[in-house]
Amino acid sequence: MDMTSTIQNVVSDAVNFLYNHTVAPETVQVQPTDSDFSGDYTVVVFPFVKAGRKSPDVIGAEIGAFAQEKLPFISGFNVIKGFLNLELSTAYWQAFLADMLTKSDFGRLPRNGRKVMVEYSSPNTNKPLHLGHVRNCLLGSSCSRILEAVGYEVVKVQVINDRGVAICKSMLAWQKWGEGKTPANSGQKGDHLVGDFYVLFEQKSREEYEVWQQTDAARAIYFEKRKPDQSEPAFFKDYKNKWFNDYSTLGAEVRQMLLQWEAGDPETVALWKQMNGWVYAGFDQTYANLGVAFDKLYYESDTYLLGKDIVEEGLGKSVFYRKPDGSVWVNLTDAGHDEKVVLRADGTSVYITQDLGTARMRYRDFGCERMVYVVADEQNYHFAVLFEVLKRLGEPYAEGLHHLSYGLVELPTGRMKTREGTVVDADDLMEEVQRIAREQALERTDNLASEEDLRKIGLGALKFFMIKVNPKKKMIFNPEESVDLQGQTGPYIQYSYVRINGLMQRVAREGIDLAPAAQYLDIQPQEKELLKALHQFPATIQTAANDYDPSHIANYCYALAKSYHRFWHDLSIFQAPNPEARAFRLELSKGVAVALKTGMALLGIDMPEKM
RNA sequence: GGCUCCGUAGCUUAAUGGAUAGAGCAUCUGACUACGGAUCAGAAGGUUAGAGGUUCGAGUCCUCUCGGAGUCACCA
Repeated sequence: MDMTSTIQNVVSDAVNFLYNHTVAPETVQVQPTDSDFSGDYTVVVFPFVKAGRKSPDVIGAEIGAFAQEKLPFISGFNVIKGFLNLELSTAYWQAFLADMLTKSDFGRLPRNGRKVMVEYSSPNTNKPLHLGHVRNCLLGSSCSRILEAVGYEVVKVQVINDRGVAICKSMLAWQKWGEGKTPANSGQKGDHLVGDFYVLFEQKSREEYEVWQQTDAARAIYFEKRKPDQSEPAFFKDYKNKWFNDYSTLGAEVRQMLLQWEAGDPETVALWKQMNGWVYAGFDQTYANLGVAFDKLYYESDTYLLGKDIVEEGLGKSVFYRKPDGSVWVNLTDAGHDEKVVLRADGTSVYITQDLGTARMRYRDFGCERMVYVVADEQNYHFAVLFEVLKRLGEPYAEGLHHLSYGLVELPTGRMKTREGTVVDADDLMEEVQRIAREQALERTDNLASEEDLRKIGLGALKFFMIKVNPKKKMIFNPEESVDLQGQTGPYIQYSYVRINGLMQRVAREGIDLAPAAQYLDIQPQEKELLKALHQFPATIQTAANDYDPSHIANYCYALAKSYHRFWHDLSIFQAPNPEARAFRLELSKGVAVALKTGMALLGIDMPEKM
């Protein structure tokens, strides 16, 4: 049993015994003692004041005495303003450190036999991955690792949006102006190549629109349909979609191509496969570089027709209803939402139909009782509706659905826009942070890092920067700050690990005996701080898993590294006053290294050997 | 306009309803001829947007106001 539960139980017993009052153990508030006070764990005694009918200080003292008598490892306590601070014995801390060092998987829980699916990344195949995908991937893969660490079997999936108008635009542009260009004959990464044709299409389309705006037909439409006082540019800006659908030659060609694709036209399908193939090869490279992976891919081209059977079923269960025109709806007004269409009058699917079908398909594929969707907060409403509908349909996994909603990544100049060329490309970004890490390393006279270590440092800076903030916060991405290597950063944490790595090499070189560590009695405040932090590691992982929030682990790692740097500065290790102290400090350092490496690995950040 | 989310130091941020709101950046001042200075110590910087309320206790919960964002498609 963990320390918090142990203390909760004894306090519950104490209140029952001393004041004849029943308190459920899990409601007892126990927290690590704030570093400004002496003690290791703190119990809040205010809730027992009424039952004890004495002052908080007296009650605290009575519960403290009871706990000290029942639990041999409590060596003392103090009560300050209604807070009972319990102190654990040196023997307890010694045993804790020795025990954690025997476990290579310290902090991780045993398998719980349960399955969870995590969906993340979910790119479109018409352009390369960008900064937004990077945040999504880091959150998704990190959450997967965290859930795995607390015992789940995790199935990582991505939905590939490989069909529709967007990819047809790239295909058409390539067909018209591509001149046979391929990744092989141009040396360009496939996803970038396809993305360039998408941009080219948009450019050609814009040109066509500008020419059209000068025609008599266009001017007639403007004068007929403009709102009062609406300028011509403003009108045509709003009119763009309508124009593309009704008048554009390129628009007609794209729609024709989409129809051919849907009809299974061999030539169109072959081109689609070829260009998507280029994109997948590019994505694989980016994912590998970023350190993320998937167990299963769902292609939208396979799933976009799913969900119609569920609509039929929902009609039978009266969850849905049919309007006179034949379209099918769900009324969620009693849940605070609107009415939503789930099937068009012509019987074709909409976005949510597909998601209903995909959810059930995934459950059949893997039987996960929980499913996590890592999707930006623009889609909060969509997922609220989706989950509500699945609940009403009585799907067995409906209670285990979670939308891991995160804030969009914006630049200091505002939202990224493809059209304005302000999109930060994922590949460029990763290359840039590594370049800066290398540059900074070369400025140091004692540069010891290998190429591989420099890669870890650069990516460590980027990943930590993105994952240290609460996912739901909108993020302003400042490229300069993202590659900071000092302060609250990935490299700061890596540096503490590298320091320990250096110590261990010397231990091995000089054959230093660590056995006397167990005889060390005079634990210093800086050492206690580290022990207390290590003690909290398992609970921190659990909290991160409960909240689907990797930033808890990032903050933990930073705090632990900070404590370690202070310890390093304040206390000599090899010049320790005696062999017991030296051995203990080395063992403690080993423990810190284990927690840091495990914690950072949960964030997808590797530790360099030297830097 | 309806619904949802957000507002903490100049900037970026932390804080299961608990103690004196904790860090980093930037600014200023310092640090051992000792294990690696990508480090450490210190100074300064806060009416937690504002006003009420609940509570022994509120940055956190409730109500209102102000400011910002997202969303309200038979798009995905």
